[in-house]
Amino acid sequence: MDAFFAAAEQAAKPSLRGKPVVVGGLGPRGVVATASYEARRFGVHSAMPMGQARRLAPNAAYLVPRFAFYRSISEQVMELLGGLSPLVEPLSLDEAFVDLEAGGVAEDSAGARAAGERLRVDILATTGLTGSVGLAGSKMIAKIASEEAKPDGLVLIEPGTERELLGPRSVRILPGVGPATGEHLRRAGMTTVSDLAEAGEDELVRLLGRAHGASLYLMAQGYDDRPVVAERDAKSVSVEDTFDVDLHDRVRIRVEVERLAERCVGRLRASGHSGRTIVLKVRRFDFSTLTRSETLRGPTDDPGVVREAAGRLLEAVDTTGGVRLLGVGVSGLADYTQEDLFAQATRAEAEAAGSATEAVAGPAGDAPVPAAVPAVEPEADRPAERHWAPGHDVRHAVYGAGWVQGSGVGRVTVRFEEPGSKPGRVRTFSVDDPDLVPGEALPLVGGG
DNA sequence: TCTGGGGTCCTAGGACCC
DNA sequence: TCTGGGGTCCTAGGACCC
Repeated sequence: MDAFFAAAEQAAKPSLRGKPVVVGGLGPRGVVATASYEARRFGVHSAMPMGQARRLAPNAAYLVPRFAFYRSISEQVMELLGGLSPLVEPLSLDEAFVDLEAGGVAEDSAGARAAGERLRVDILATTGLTGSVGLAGSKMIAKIASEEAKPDGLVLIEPGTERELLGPRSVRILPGVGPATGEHLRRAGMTTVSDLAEAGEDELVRLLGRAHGASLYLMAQGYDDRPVVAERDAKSVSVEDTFDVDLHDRVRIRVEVERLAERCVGRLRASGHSGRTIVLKVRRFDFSTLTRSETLRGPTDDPGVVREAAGRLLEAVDTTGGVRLLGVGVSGLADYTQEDLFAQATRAEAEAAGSATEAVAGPAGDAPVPAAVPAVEPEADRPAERHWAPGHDVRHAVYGAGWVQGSGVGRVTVRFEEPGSKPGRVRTFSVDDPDLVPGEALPLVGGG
């Protein structure tokens, strides 16, 4: 999908069509998730700090991402892909590999092209959004083709022409070559793909390590035989928060870690997993980042056990100077939620000892968590969970469907329009106006 | 207003085991 | 009696991707 999040917002909000739109975190430490093509012309791009984006494109619309909305569009697109082949490998909400051969819809290049064009038409008709198609004999080349096709296009790379096409291009077009590897190769005098092919496998392995060197050598020759894999098991689940202001208070840090542990377990359970390794992530004031992990004797999906483990890991981390980000993850996932015998045993022990708390001893037999919880938590450094977030749908008793254009000093500004309407007009209300309630995303196509 | 959040894969060292 | 050769697991960090 082309500039997916931004394009979805433009489709939902007629007044934004043809205008620069930036979707991303709106807090003081936000970054750009997606910039519309109009915004890209100002130099705004993904992963750019929001402050920088605002300097480059002060008149763009700045919106918070609405994942549930994007997911519903994504599901429609993935369903269309499923109609082409049973082998569909989603890479993200807006991108997937499809094995057309396995679907029997493309006997040759002409057939593949026809299927691709049909797909683009179907995507537009179903979602109201444009997508681009790259067609080739391997995943790597198809991906490169789709990049070339954007926006709103189709590129087919004929099998056999890969090498000549890749040769003069920068090493950075190869998947797996990022800033660090690119720089590494440049210092070794290699800037183009054909430089890599000429260097030979041994040289690349020496430079980049066994796995990376070998795969890069193959890719440099346009060779990639990785299959399209439909269902791959999740290997980890994690949550993290960057705080608007660095955290210094140890007790507050502890509380946040425990909250994250509980959120993480919520996601873990929702996915039908349990896990054995608990990971704590800490990004300090200076952006230095460390992880500490602990592997339990068996998998768990018990919030108490994960909370305790994360808390234990935190105790060994120096947070002097302040903490910018905290995260909790679980890996070593079991396919299904197993009985957590260990947690049950310790709970039974605690009950036998007459404990009324849900404290659970860790593998090392540590003391239970201190019960200290701060009475008040300052609002200022909580991650953004603003009530009237820019871009979110609302409904007004009199004016109908609209979306939040902005809010502040007790007021919220709403633009009343919906996907099928003409650009609407703006009205301002008090943030606690009883006629104004959160609304639901409306379908982009057909009004059904 | 300088750096999000959710992932994957790889490497390397040490412990441990046979 | 100055030092083997695997293999696996765990931990930590780094690169990369969307």
